[in-house]
Amino acid sequence: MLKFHNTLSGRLEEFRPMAEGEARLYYCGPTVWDYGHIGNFRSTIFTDVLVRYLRYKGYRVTHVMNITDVEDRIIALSQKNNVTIDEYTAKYIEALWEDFDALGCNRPDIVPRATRHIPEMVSLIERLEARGHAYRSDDSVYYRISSFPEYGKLSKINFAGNIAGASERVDTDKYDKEDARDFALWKGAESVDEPAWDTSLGRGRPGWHIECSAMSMKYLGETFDIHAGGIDLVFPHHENEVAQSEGATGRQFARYWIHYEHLKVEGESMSKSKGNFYTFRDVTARGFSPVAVRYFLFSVPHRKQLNFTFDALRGIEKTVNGLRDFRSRLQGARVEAGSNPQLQEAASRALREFEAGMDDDLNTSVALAALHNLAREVNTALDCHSLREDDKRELLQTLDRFNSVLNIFADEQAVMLDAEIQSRIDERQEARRRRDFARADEIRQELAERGIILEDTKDGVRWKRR
RNA sequence: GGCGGCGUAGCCAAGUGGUAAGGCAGAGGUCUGCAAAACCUUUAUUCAUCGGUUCGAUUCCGAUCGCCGCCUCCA
Repeated sequence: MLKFHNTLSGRLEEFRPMAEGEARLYYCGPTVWDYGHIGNFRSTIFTDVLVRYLRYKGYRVTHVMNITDVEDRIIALSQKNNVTIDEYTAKYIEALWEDFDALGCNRPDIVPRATRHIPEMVSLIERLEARGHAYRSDDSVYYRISSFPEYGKLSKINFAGNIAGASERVDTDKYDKEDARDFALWKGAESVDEPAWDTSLGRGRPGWHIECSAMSMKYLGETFDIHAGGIDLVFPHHENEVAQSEGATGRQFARYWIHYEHLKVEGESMSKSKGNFYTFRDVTARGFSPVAVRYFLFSVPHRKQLNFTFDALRGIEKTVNGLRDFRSRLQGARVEAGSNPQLQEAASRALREFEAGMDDDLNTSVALAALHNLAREVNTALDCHSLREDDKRELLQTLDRFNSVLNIFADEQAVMLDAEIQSRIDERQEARRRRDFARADEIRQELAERGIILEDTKDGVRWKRR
């Protein structure tokens, strides 16, 4: 039974989708201008794992991920560079997909962009106006928070308790608002710089929160199952989405809210000023593999802060290699016909433990422990030759099941060795038979330089790339 | 000032009212021409500190110290 911690209720809840066997999910994805840092990718990877696990459980999933491209910062930067928003964001979006693929994330089913949904936002704002949740001030439109008594139910924010200093900072808008908490739905052209859109609301551009309400409801319906995003988005972004969507429709918006905890770096909060703000590309430039980054970022349950250290990442690199070696050793094992009940049991137990962990609010730590325990048991069996044909098939299928969610085993298909390389291996074996170890080591060294690592085993020579 | 989270071995960490998962590193061993890989054994009488509740607490409560976050753009 799959359970999630729902931010809305603050409790662990069984996942019951609206439509049987179907899960509709919206992920508040990265902003384009600064998407690449590793903490951001933790959210993205966890969303990927979540979607994969839902599919593993048999749900048909619709995964919508937005790309925010109407945002003050983007607009300012594109103006500074004297290009259009699209021209400015194109290279970032391209880079985003490169990293996305490198990290083994399945691309979302739908990736709406704010710049393509201005009419949807405008009509949503008009619905809010019609229901009395919005008002105009000068040429802008604001949300009237006093008209939505449930405001604050997601973030549990207590406005009364906030200090004066905080509310002073809230109330910085130049134009008249009825209440300091009210936020902009539409910013009129007089109050913002170009670019702006000509709409029935006048010339201007949308506020920061309306895009997610408009786009999620367009693609997933007015009420949908899961809304995910980084914990920092709870307030005000997600709280405002609730107010906008439920204000306009009078219905519940998202039913389960999942928020991913942030990262610490070397025990400190990650920030540019501290100089510990790493992008995924910074990390791979230091020689770390994308799969290790993926594994590391999801290895701690999503509601826990993970302390990102390069020391730990070095360890993960070995962990991932060990797992990969284990799989290829199993794949290449020569076994006799038959089956070993102990291993059959080990395989099904591992799967049970994996699912029990994942079902519990995606406890990836528990799920990974199940995989490691299985690997140890099977390696032992491999050492003492108690593995049989049926077990091998069963175990490889089990690993595929794990991998359909975790995606940590590279798809290194049984690559045929070049005839040349194979002949080098044969030559080395011949040298070893002659006990000409100097020659044997020489050949091994040559192959190593070409990225082929040889391992001598009882059953002959095993090799792997890199 | 308000709200929330965390503090578990050298490191990354899971977890639970009933006696500490997993990974990395370390030590010893098996195997081995050497290496590599793998396996076996071993590594926290103890879960920040101090009190309290309990037959029993790392797990619940209170206090203290330390760290992180939100309340303002932010994954």
